[in-house]
Amino acid sequence: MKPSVVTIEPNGHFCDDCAVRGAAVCSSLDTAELREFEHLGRRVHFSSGETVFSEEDITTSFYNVLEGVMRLYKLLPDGRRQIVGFALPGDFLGMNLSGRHNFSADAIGAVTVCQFAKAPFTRFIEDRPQLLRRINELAIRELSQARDHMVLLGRRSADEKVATFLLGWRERLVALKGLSDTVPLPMSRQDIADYLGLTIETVSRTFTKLERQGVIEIIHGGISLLDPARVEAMAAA
Amino acid sequence: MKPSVVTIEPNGHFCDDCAVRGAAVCSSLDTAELREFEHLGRRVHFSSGETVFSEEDITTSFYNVLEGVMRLYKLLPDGRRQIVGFALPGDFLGMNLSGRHNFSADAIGAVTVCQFAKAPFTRFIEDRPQLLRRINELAIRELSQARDHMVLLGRRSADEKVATFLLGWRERLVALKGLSDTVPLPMSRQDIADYLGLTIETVSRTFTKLERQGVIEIIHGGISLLDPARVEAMAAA
DNA sequence: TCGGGCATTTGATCCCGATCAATGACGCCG
DNA sequence: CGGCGTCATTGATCGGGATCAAATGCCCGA
Repeated sequence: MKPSVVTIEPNGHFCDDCAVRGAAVCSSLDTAELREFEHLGRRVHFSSGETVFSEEDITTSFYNVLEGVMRLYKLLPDGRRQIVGFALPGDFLGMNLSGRHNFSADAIGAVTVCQFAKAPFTRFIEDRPQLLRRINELAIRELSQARDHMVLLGRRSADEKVATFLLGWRERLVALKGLSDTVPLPMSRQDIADYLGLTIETVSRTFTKLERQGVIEIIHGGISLLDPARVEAMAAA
Repeated sequence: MKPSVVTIEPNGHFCDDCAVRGAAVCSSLDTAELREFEHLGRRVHFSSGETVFSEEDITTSFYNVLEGVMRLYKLLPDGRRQIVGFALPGDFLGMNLSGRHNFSADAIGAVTVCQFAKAPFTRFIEDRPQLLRRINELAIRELSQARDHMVLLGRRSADEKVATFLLGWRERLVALKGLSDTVPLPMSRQDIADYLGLTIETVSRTFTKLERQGVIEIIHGGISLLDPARVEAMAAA
């Protein structure tokens, strides 16, 4: 899908009522710094399917996800796609060494980000080791997740992949919005397949199988976890 | 294999003649800082097959690889193994948020590392944003590599995996020791398989196939790249 | 020089997940 | 309300890579 209208809100003291304040990069800043920081970022809205940035694009901005879900992916020349992660509120995107993005990012449903122009942001970091430390923490956390995902992609069966995905996704939502056995899945089956290194058919079949076994229920826009323990057993191998 | 003897050299001004000085974390330090930094690290030798640290171990040290090759891997409860990377001189290991290592690291052949106790190292970083910035750069570089590897694990065929591995490994050795069409492979076929998400038989067969096609020659302890262009074509898909 | 142990190669067969193909279920817009 | 486009499900078949099995090569120590 092609990018369409991008809405940019007028800039204000919006950090105060920011939903991710405390979880995101900005959690490392004190009130005075935050006042200054605020002027660097602007809220930008993307609607479903819009591309926020593409792999190989020159990096002109960094992004802090405020609302919604994004798919982060890489394409092979022949069109095969690997989703390297889903971004949720609090995630910070765009860091790289090459000066170009090393993956693409699309909105899944409506998304709001806090966008920072690269140069002023980089300058701002210069003399804020706290912020740098926070960014480093986020990078290290992502690295750990990336390694876990490598294990999943390289060494787990289709059943294990799907079960692990459901639990991991739920875990992230729990951290964000609290516990619930209803797990919304805003991404398509194709997205899930491309995330797990499977085909859409295999994902669909595995969901159906889990439902027939009575461990999940497939509902509109997500699933209901009927028997979390059994899903965990499936994931553990 | 079990850890055996670990040799620790007496501490001296060894940074001066350190092979990785300039490439590693320490490249961010000036001469005065380096003098101080030097006292934090000690050279430690490991022999082939020894484990430097294990997943879930409490992190007590960080490591800077000076010489040799290490395999970094994660195990599933049932013994399946995914190698998440090979570490070469200049690589910095041990950063994590949980206080525990999130993968294991073994020596492949003789290895020398520069070992830093966690607490003093962390303290040293506190007021050296340069060093922190350098560590952050390394983390971001690794993250990018990790994402590339996800694409390989999730979306590439066995042939593509092997070809991509050979080229990538050669690339790293070129950066380290200069260009050569002879590519040493110190790791076992099993290691390669566990890195690529394949079995040892598939790796072996693919090597033989490449040799029969005349694009590589299998030599003792490595391969010779007879037709790099053709390997690249295979890797690109 | 011989033999035991390990890594690697090679061969035969199997099976999980891919592929090909069709149907079903929505949501949207006329 | 009906038709169409997209996404998901389900079924049938195929095939790449796994698994099982055996042979070969090679290092090293007696």
